[in-house]
Amino acid sequence: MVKLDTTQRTGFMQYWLMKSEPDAFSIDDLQKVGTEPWDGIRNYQARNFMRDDMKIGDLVFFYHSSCKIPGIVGLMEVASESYPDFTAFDSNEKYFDSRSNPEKPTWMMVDVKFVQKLAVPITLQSLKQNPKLDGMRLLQKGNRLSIMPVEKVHWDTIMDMTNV
DNA sequence: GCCAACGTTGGC
DNA sequence: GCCAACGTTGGC
Repeated sequence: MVKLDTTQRTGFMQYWLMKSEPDAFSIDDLQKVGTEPWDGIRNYQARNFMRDDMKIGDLVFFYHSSCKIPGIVGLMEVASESYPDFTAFDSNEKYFDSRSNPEKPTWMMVDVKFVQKLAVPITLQSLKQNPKLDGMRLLQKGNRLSIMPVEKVHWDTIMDMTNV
């Protein structure tokens, strides 16, 4: 695999991590479709990150959670401004929320675009074992946020771990 | 399947 | 506004 040099990107950008259960939506699913709305977020903190802070071009770690080997499995980028999560409006949808409506949407989302699948996933276990990642939000006890910012120093450390 | 940790709800 | 009860997340 050719290592992606994310330091070559220009302009101000932020780094993120987004979790998904691979049974529901995996890095392979994203690779197939290319771009996908990140729907179903029903947590205010996570929504606020998408609504207020994400910018097109921001880079994102794709993290597989609640599975056999949790960890970072790929890279993607933010591909849209935030817009209403329409799955909240449909009573047939799993993440229907009667409080949200098109006139006054409660829940927002962004589109994400596939960038790269890692040849070897970076497991949660290996993240925990890297002392340079002490203090990373993902690794903090009790953290359940499914969308969170990643500090540049942590991003760079993890990108270095993708060297095979 | 278990359970710790957290966010949300709703009675008061 | 407090806080107990409940539901969910997510590692193990």
